[in-house]
Amino acid sequence: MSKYKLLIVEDDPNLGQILKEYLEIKGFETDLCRDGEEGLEAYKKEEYHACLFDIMMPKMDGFTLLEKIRKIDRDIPVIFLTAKSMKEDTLHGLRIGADDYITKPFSMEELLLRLNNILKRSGASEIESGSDEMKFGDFEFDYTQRMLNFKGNTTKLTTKEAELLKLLVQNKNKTLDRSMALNRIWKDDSYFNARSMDVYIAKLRKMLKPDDTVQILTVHGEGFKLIELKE
Amino acid sequence: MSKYKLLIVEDDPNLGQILKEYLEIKGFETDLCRDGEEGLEAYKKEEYHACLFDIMMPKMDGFTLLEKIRKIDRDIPVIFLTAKSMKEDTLHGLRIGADDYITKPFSMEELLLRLNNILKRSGASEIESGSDEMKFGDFEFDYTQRMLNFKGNTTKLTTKEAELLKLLVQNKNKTLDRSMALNRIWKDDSYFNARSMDVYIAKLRKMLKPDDTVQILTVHGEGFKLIELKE
DNA sequence: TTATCCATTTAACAATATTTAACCCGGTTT
DNA sequence: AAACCGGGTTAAATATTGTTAAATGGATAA
Repeated sequence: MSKYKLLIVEDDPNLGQILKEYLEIKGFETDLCRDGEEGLEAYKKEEYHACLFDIMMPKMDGFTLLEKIRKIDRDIPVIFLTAKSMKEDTLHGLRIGADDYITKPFSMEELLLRLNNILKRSGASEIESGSDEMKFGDFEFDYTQRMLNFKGNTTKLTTKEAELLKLLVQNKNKTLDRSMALNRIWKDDSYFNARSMDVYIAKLRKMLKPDDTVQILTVHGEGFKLIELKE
Repeated sequence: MSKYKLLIVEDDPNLGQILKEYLEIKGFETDLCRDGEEGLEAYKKEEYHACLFDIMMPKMDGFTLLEKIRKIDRDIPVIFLTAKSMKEDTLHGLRIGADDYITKPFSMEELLLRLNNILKRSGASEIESGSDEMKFGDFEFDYTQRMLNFKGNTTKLTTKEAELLKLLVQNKNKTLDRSMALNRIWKDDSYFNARSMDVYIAKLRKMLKPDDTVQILTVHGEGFKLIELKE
C-alpha cells in the first residue's frame, strides 16, 4: 500500500514536531505548517489524504482554514485538534464539516486510530483491495485465490490451510504464537483445536517439502516459525 | 436520496425511544433493539447504513456486538454511545473498529452531525439507491431487471438467484456470511434453507463459469466469497 | 376446474474439509 | 526408571458442502 500523505497545521512548534515525527514513524508522509495561511498554500500545492488542524492559530484559525478548503475539496478528511473540550468549538467544527476532533492533551495512539478509521472510510484505501500475493522461497502464494504455486504447478488450498499459511508467511522468520493463531483462525484456543492445528502444520510441511530453503520450525511451547534460507 | 436506515441498540428504553423518534423526525428509518443479541439478529436480517450501539447492555455488550458484526461486514459505520468518557473504553472501541463514539449525555445535534459526517464518508448511498447495475469480471448484472449479461448474451435470473448474486457482489472479495445471507434472503436460518442455498450457489457457479477471473470460493463453516482476479 | 409451467425445496448420495482419536517419539520432571 | 508433556503422524469419524434429480407448491392458461 502506498503512503498516505497528511497535512498538519499546528502553531505550537513542539506539538507540531512531535506529531510530524510520530506519524512519520508510523509510515505517513507529512507536511507541517505553522499557521492557517501557510496551511492553505500547502493544500493548494500538494495532494493530501487527510488533514490535522489546530483551531487557534495566528493569521487564520482552523475553522476558516477548513471553510476555505471545503470549497476546494469537499471530501478530504479533516480532524481538529482542539485545545479545550469546549462543546461550542466541537459543534461548530462538526457543523462546518470536520470529520472528527480530538481534545488536547490526547494520546498518540488515539489519534492514530482515529486517523486510520477515517482513512479507511474515505475510500483512500481502495487501492489495496487487489490480490494478496506473497512470495517465499520458490513459492507464490495467493491468499485470496487460495492457490499455492511452485515452479509452475499449482495446488489448491482449503480454507484453514490458506489461513494458517497466511499467518505463517506474514510472520516469516518470526515465531507465530500458537494461541494467537488459534484465536484468529479457530476463534478459540482449546486442546482439540490445538491438535487440529498440528494436523494442519503437518499438511503444510508436506506441501512445502519440494523447496528445502523453506521450512516450518516448531518453537517448543510457543508456536511455529516459517523460515526462509537465502543463498 | 433514499432514506438511510439505522440500527440502534440501546437497553435504556427512554433513551432508545428518544433516539428513535428524533432520528425518524430527521428522516432516518430506524430499528431499535434492547440488547446485543437482538441487535445481531436484526443486523443479519436487514441491511443498514449505520449503527448506534450502547456499550453496557444485557446479554451481549456493544464491544462484542461490534466484533461479531465486523466479521460479517467490515465497513459498516458504527458509533458507540458511551456512558462515561473513559479513555479505556474509547480506545478499546476504536481499536476494534468503531468509527466514532459519543459520550452521554450528548446533544442530539452533535449526534446528528457525527452521523451525517460518517454517512457522507461511507459511500452509503451505494447500497440501494439509484441504478442497481453491478459489474464484475466481464459480467454486467442488473439486480432490478434480474439480468446477467456476459459479452453480449444475457441470462434471466430467478428471484433467489438474483438476490444471492447481489449479496455476493456487494461483498465482493469479502466473505458473505452464511447465516446473514439466509436471514436476508430466506428470512430464516435453518438446515433446509441452508441446503437450498447450496443448490443456488451451484447454479450461480455454473453461470459464472464462462469467465474464469470470477469465482465463488467456499469459506468452510462461514460462507462464500466471490472473488474477482485482476490481471 | 384441471393441466401445465416454473421456481423452489427436499432428498439422496458423493466428495471434501475438518476434527477427533490413537499411538508414537523425544525431552523433561519426579 | 516411571510418569508426563508437547508435539508428530496417520487414519477413522464427523461435519460440511457439491451435485443431481425428484417432490412440492404457486401461478397461470386451457
